[in-house]
Amino acid sequence: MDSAGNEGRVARRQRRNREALLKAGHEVISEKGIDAATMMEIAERADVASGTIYNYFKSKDELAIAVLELVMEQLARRIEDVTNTFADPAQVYAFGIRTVLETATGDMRWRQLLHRSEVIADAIFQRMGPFAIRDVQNATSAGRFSTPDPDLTWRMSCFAIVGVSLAITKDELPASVIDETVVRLLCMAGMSETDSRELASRPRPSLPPEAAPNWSKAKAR
Amino acid sequence: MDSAGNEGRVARRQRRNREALLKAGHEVISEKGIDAATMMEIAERADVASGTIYNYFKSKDELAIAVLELVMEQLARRIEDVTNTFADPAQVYAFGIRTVLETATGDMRWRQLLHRSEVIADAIFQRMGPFAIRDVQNATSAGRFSTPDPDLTWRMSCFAIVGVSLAITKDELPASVIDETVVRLLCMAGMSETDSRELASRPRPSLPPEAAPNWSKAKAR
DNA sequence: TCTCATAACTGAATGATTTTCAAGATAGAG
DNA sequence: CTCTATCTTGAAAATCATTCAGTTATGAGA
Repeated sequence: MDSAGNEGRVARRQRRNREALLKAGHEVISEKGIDAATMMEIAERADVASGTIYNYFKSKDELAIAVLELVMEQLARRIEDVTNTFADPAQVYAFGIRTVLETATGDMRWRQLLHRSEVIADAIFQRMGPFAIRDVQNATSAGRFSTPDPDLTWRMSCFAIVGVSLAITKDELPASVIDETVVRLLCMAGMSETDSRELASRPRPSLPPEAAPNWSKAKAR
Repeated sequence: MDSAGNEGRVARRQRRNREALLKAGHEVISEKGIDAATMMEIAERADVASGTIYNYFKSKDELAIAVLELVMEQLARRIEDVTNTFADPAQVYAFGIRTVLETATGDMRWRQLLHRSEVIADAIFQRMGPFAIRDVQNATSAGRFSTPDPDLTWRMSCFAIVGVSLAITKDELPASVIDETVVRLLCMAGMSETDSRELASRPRPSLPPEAAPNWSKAKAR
């Protein structure tokens, strides 16, 4: 193989296969949920043999995790594109958690993902963490939040968000609790009830439309 | 069959079977986790045929849910026994969430249960909810908390507790974060940072030892 | 006490899936 | 052009949850 930057046919095929598997995995998992998705169907849609999946992912769970992490990264990037003009870091954080809640409950493709809570919560924690934790730190420096452990606060928030989203999709709670959920999470980050409520009720810009997903960003596992 | 209060042999055997299944289910699930537990092993330990389980529980998941809900109810009762002398309802709540965190991370039998977060979080929510929500309401009336939706706050807390417990058992966080977790959950319930920290640091009585579990309290599903 | 209908129990068979692996391609270095 | 290392294939193995036809036990009525 060309030891210079040039990519051989094998490497090209591998990249194609990995991307096709992530795309197919996303489709099938979004339609049926992680548990009901079968490796056979994913393989067929990616146009590879079922055994080939295991050259790319150690198990079904790892494939699912890779898919969810990509989805999260893409949402994080869309949020970042809107919020990088906000002056108040607390507002960036509030916009982020609200957007995750609204996407998780509103986008049909997300609903199925919630049923394996620890997987989706972990993906949110890991992939949106760098942004979210930075925002919490900035907001704490600015005196808006007061939490000594932004990592812990963010981890708790991820699970709480998934829990509320799950309840909304199961119609155990109305979608209108999203407002109060944001308020409570701001309180958890150390903001006063009054400030939280004011911040949560500010007008918000809308999220830009979803770009065509780029499946090649997946990390090897 | 005796139509008076007297119980026939059939009813007696059914009660024995149900209890044996719950006990066996608890053992096996605690040792291996919900997913790795097999119906065969549970049936063997309960000394019934595998098919018999389905006379008592519609599916493996329902059996697991019944087991977890019983475990939660028993813990709730032990907490209640200690806290019913507390004067401050906020302190009752704080003691409850701390106890769940410590039990979930300290008791080896709990560690396996955390891996199906939505199941355990739901069991906590359902079975400890009556107590917890009452405490939050009392604390709000007493001016210690301020949350307009105790149900939502409790639901968020359950998922956050499971998330933190999971991270501790995976050694992603030290057990010492339990203190700060309690503080953050009190903030979420609407208490100020200062008050939360004071409340979380108060000395606590110890939980009474675990009584022999009573497997007959299970509800039919 | 005997008989019979009903309900519960049994465990082998079913069916659905993930994962493995031996055999067959394929690329690209020499 | 050849050879080897690597990837792909798809059939077979392995694992379970769940079903169900056949067996057994119970207790009401005669």
